[in-house]
Amino acid sequence: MKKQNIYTLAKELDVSPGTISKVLNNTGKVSEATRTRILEYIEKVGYVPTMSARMLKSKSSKTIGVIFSEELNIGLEHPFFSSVLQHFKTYVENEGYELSFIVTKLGKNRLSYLKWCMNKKVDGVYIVVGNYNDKGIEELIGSEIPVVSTDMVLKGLKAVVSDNDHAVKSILEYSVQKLNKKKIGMVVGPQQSKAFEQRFNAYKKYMNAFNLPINEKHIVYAQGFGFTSGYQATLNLLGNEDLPEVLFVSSDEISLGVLKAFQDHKIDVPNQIQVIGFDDIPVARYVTPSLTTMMQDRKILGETAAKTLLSMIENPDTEVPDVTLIDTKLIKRESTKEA
Amino acid sequence: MKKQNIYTLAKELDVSPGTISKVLNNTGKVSEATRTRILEYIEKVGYVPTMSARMLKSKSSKTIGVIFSEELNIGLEHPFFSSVLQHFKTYVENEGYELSFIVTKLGKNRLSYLKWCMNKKVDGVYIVVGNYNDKGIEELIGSEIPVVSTDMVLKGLKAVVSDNDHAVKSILEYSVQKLNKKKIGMVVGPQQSKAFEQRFNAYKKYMNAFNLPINEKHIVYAQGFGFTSGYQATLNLLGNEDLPEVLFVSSDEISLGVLKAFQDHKIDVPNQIQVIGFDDIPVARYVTPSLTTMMQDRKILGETAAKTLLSMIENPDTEVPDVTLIDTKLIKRESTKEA
DNA sequence: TTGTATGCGTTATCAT
DNA sequence: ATGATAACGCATACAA
Repeated sequence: MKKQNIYTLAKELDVSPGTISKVLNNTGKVSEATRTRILEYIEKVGYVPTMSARMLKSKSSKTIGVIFSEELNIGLEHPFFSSVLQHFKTYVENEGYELSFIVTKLGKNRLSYLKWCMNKKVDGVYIVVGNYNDKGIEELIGSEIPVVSTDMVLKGLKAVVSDNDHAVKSILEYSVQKLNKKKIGMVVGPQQSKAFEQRFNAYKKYMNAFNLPINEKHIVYAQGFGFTSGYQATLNLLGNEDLPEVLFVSSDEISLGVLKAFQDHKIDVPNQIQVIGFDDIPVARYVTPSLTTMMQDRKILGETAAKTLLSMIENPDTEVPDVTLIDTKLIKRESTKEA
Repeated sequence: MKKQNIYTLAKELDVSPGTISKVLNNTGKVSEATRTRILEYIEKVGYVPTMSARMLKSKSSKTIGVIFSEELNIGLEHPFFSSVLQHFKTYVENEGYELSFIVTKLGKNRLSYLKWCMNKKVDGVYIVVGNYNDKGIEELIGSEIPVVSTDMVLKGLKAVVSDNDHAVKSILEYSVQKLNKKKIGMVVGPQQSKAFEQRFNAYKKYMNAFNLPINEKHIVYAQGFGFTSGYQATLNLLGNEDLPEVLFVSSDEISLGVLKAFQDHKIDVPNQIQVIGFDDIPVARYVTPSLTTMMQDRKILGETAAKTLLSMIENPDTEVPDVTLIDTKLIKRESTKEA
């Protein structure tokens, strides 16, 4: 495969390199005749412009930087976020962009997100999950670079997140109206996560709004994001003499531990206690009992984030809302039983 | 943040741009004095060389292209491969490389893997999962670019895979020696996957070697990679009057469907039939009954693939074996019961 | 409408 | 040991 660039092509086509560049970029004036002639030739010989040269010259790289904080320590293994990322990826790739994971290490150099982005000339940044203690993120969203997130909500950052408030409201309504229960407890997730915080706040808010009795003993706290934390939290719940009738758990991952703890202690779900999770990760339907849960629409989340970011990149003038709320949907399975 | 490049630095340091380049690349002769002086200044002002310019000049981009075939239609959501990728990612990032997903679309152009790689000047390619029908992959491994895979095994392609043969042997030995059962059936996965093919072959080989009776009715075929296929296959198995005593399932994902089917038909696992999976995906321990399975070491797989690829990149002369086999380990849980 | 020249930030070859 | 200079492949302002 012999090398080809606009110069070699120019020679072969007997035009100037500049003209080729113009048709490549749809810029400047060039006659329809030469345009199609060039285009056809390019197609025929399979020429593709070298990105590095392009990047060097212009400021765009057709690349989107991805921040996927690994504080959860599982990164791509996270069943919820990796799915959202997958949908984001599919969408932007279809629009001709590609993804590049932002690392704070470039070759042997260590740099901030912002530096990395400037160095790589990314067109935008997608924060799949981020850490609020991360000063690098503040610096980044203070810059000119478009940033969108499906996790953090922060001033100056465009967020696309599930409507947690409304979701929790629905869960409580369902518990009262369909399950016919009023004693609703909660397994609260780590509050450093905005989503978990919102869910907890909504729980308190609507328990009050609906005049449901809040029993502090029926509220337990998961220390982490996973199975083990759910198991532990449930153990604390089991320390009480009475159980709530319905248990709302902040996330499915935590729910897995909850279910296992109940099972190990011969507590029958849903007959002794009903459990409602949040997320609808794939496993939710495979566990026993299968888990009733509030589905977050991972596809819509990823795609909306993608659309939002691309719009910010390509039409910098159009205003986009700071927060875009995505609807959730209750998926009814075996862990609840309608009265 | 004012722009900086080797010229501005050169001016400020009162040396020539060339000298700076030399210390940056540890090349050519430069006195220890100026070297440290330059290094310190660079550190102080936080200068980082522009990758695009570097790429334009040299052929390396410190980037590894990733092929993650989405034929399974879940991409990053795949619990096994995304985990292997995660470990690969962590390793290479630590070595100063970064990952970039290979797409067959660059901007508005459509190109082959090879073209994309040459255009991006990737240093190597990692095939997480690939498709054997993909002609682009053949072209790629026929090229000069180092390629490694944790899925496909193909001539000219370095593969890092689990030792399926030995794994299946262990499963059968365990069934006979610990479970004390001889009637061992199998749920066979789609044979377009090399791994599934190897597992099936090993099953037949060692059933014979151990003089165990093969009952064709106890061998059923899953049409796909997921839950549903496992469920369906199990239905076929249930059509027979007698069940095997132990059922070896080609993968955990398929096993989930198998377990559910048994549960729906009131077949008690492990008392009526024992089930052994393959992979040890995270869910395996959360389902009921929790799944005995042959663990694939995703961390070792990812890291070994990373090491292999980096070694090919950085020391092109050293020979690496075509296939590196990784040990697996049997994880005993509730779906089997030792006699 | 088309061609020419210059710069983007490096690396590498050659002088000095 | 250090400095000057020519590529690398493209975009673009300007000239023709």
